Amino acid sequence: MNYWLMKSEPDVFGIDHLAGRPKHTEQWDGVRNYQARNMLRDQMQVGDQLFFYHSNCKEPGIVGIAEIARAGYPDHTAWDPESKYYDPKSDPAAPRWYMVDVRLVRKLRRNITLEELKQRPELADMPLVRRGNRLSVMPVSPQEWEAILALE
DNA sequence: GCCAACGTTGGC
DNA sequence: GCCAACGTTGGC
Repeated sequence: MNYWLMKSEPDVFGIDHLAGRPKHTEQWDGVRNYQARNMLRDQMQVGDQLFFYHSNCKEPGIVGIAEIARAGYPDHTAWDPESKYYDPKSDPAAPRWYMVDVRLVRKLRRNITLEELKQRPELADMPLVRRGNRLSVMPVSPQEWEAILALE
């Protein structure tokens, strides 16, 4: 089993949106970055755990735990001209973008803020806390996972 | 709202 | 294949 961190903007799709979905499950669509795509497509497996992170908001941080409910499959929003994620260069015969389904496991008791995460020496290697890193999906090591959970 | 950092695009 | 221009991300 793998561990991940996935970013989402709470104004667009936050932890409470996920909690309100049927079966607490939603498609994680709209990823349009190749490095992140490769992880969605090739590495994520059903049952993998992930931290749900709120980005681009007043208090960025980890707010919940979710799991992969369906492994990578083509992101059909790339072929929908009405979608804001439409990518005319994505060919249905050779899908360029992928998504997974994510199911909420639980909300954390509190927001573990980016500021706190930055202060932990054992988390210094996470792309999340490194300046300028914009990956919206990233792997988390078992050690990092435990260290973060211990902060809750 | 600002802007640094970074990824992508496209002319050459 | 280089690299400048441009668009996006995301913390602050």
